[in-house]
Amino acid sequence: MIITEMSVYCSMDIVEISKILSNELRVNILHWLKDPEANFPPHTDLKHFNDGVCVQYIGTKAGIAQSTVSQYLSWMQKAGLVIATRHGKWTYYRRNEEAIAKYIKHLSNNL
Amino acid sequence: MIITEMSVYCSMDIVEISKILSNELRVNILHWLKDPEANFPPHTDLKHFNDGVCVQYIGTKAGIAQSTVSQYLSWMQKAGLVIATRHGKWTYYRRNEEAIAKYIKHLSNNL
DNA sequence: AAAACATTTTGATAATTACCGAAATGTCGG
DNA sequence: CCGACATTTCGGTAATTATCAAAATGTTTT
Repeated sequence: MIITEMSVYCSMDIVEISKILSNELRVNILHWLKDPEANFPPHTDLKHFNDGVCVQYIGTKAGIAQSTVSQYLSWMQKAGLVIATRHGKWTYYRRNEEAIAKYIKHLSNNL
Repeated sequence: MIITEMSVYCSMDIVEISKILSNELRVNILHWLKDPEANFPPHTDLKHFNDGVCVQYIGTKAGIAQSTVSQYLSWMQKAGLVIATRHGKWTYYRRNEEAIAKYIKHLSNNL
C-alpha cells in the first residue's frame, strides 16, 4: 500500500484512511486497542497498557505473521490512526483518539 | 449454526464501505453529487436534479469509461451510499444522505 | 562482545482491484 | 418491429494490495 505521511495537523485524506480501513484485520486491531485489558494478556515487563499493546501480542491475536502486523501498524501510524512508543525492545501501539475523532468529523463534513 | 464474533462486533460494513471510499474517483463522485447544479450541466429531458445525475454526465466529469463509472455506481448503490432511479433510458444517481449519515455515526461508535 | 529476543525492512508471489472495450440489455420514437 | 441511444454486464490485462519468510536492525542480558 502506498501511504503518504500525515499528521493530525494536515487535512486527513479520506482515500488514504479508507485504504487502511478496507482490511478487516486492521479494523479489528483498531477495535482491540480500544480495550487492551479485555483483548490482550498483561505485559510481562510493563504493568499497564498506557502506551498500548506490543506488536507480538497483536500479531498473535490477529493470527498473521509478525512482519505483516508490523507493517500494518506502521501504515496506520503514518496515516495518524495509532501512536507508537518504544520501551526497550518492545514497541507499543495505541490508538490516536484525537486523530480518529478528527477524521470522523472530517468525514461528516466532507464526504 | 455457526455463530461468529460478528454478532457481537461487526466490522464488515466498515470494511465494505471503506473499500468503496478507497478510490479517489468514487469519493469525488460522492462529492460532486452533493451539489449537482454546481458540478453538472442541466439534463436535457428533466429540468431538475431531484433524482440525481445520469451516468453519462458523471462518466464525462470523471474522465473514465462509461462502463467503469456504471460499475462504480452499482457498487456504491449495493453498499447503500447512493440511490438509483430510472427515467426512460437514463439512470439517475443521487446520494443516500440517510445511509451516509448512519454510516458516519456507526463509525464514531465502532471504529 | 555475543547471544537472545522484538521489531522492522526487504524481496517474492498470490490475490484483489482498476479500468477498458465489446457484447448484452433496456427503452424510446418512427 | 427496428434503429438509436443509455446503461449494464462480461471478459480481459495492468496495477495495487495481501501476506509470507528471510534478512537486517535495535536493545537487553550474559
